[in-house]
Amino acid sequence: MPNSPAATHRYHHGNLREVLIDSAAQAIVSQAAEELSLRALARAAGVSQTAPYRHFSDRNELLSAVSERGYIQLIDRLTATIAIASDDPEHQVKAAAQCYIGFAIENPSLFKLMFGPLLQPTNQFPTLHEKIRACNKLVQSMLAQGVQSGSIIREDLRYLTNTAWAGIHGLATLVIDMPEVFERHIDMERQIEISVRTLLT
Amino acid sequence: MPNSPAATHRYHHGNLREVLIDSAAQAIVSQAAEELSLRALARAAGVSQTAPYRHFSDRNELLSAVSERGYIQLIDRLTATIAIASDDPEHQVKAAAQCYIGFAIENPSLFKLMFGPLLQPTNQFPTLHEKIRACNKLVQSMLAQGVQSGSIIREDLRYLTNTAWAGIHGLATLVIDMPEVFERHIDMERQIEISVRTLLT
DNA sequence: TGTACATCAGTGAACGCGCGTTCACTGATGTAC
DNA sequence: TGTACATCAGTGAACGCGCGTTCACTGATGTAC
Repeated sequence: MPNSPAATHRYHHGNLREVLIDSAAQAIVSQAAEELSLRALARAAGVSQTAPYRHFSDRNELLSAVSERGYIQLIDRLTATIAIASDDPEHQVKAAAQCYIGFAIENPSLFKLMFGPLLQPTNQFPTLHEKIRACNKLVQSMLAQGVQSGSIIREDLRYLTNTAWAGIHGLATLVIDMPEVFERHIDMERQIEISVRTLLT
Repeated sequence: MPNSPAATHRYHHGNLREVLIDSAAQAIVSQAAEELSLRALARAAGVSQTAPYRHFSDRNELLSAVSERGYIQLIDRLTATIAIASDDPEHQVKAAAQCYIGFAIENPSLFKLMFGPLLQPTNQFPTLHEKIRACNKLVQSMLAQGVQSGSIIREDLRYLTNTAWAGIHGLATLVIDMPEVFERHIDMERQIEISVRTLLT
């Protein structure tokens, strides 16, 4: 009986690394990343509290894997969203902004882990760094297209895309951190529409 | 000798509440608010670890006092900055944005405490709530003036000021949380100028 | 095909830490008469 | 002006907690011959 309950308690777990990341990703839905503990995650995986150290050199290395997975997810979603949207750059940016802000609302702690200071400086986690750069490139180039659809001095392009990114990122941040203060009587979809129109000049 | 060293160790501290807030405000310069501990602050004040409970019912109540003080400071700075700036609304907004972002850069942890989720829901701290509302009102009304200097449908005003606030807040957030990713080769003053011009349409 | 051995991925006990908070207490202060 | 007493603002010991990490270890797995 290879899959009887008893048989599932093998000495070698076989997939612990992935399970720990899964487990952390699930836990971060309802907790801040700072509150996750290796011990709790080990418990959840049904494994001794020191087992995680076979796969991660320390707590932050596990968190960086979680962040990385978050970036992969966000990149996927953004890519898909942009692909589906019409060719109109403003429409694309609006859809992407909704995607970005929606991601933040659904996964506030993960969003903060990804864009927060905990895992800085990033160069300690090369594969995470890669994903961050890829995500950035994607966001910047999409915004650049949107911005360029207006009539713009080229030299300012970087500053204009930063403006747009910060505008969208600021919305996400305010909504998840200060919902009481910021969200009152606001139709978020309308807010995004107006913001994007403004940001693209 | 009322001010000999020995005499300064009075049983009754006399000013403990304020000293604890001072001490926390100083500590938060180099630590996240979540990392501040009541015990450490008590130690810094030269007082037993339970003495703070005479003045604050718990940790968060002390932190709310720190946040409150931050708001007072930010409001003061913004008010002064706006008063000094010329009458041109765009110029005013630009100066205020520099002030806001400068505050965040100088006091990142305090900024996050003030605009972060730790002290939400705010209604547990009425005096803090007051300051938050005052700050908001100030920011919104200044931005509204700036936005109105363009030609705008009145109904959208709230959304447009939100757009502007989020744009500025997003810059502040990205700069303090992801300096490596965001700040490379950027002249922040120029960035602010361009952002403000864009945000005011 | 069988066996010796290296390596891998777990275990469990322990170290050392700091924290928030409660409790019963006491020294200092201020006030009513 | 002196005194009794209430109240205020401290103290120090203790509870109970969970954490990250290290250590020496062992059971399971895979590979070379």
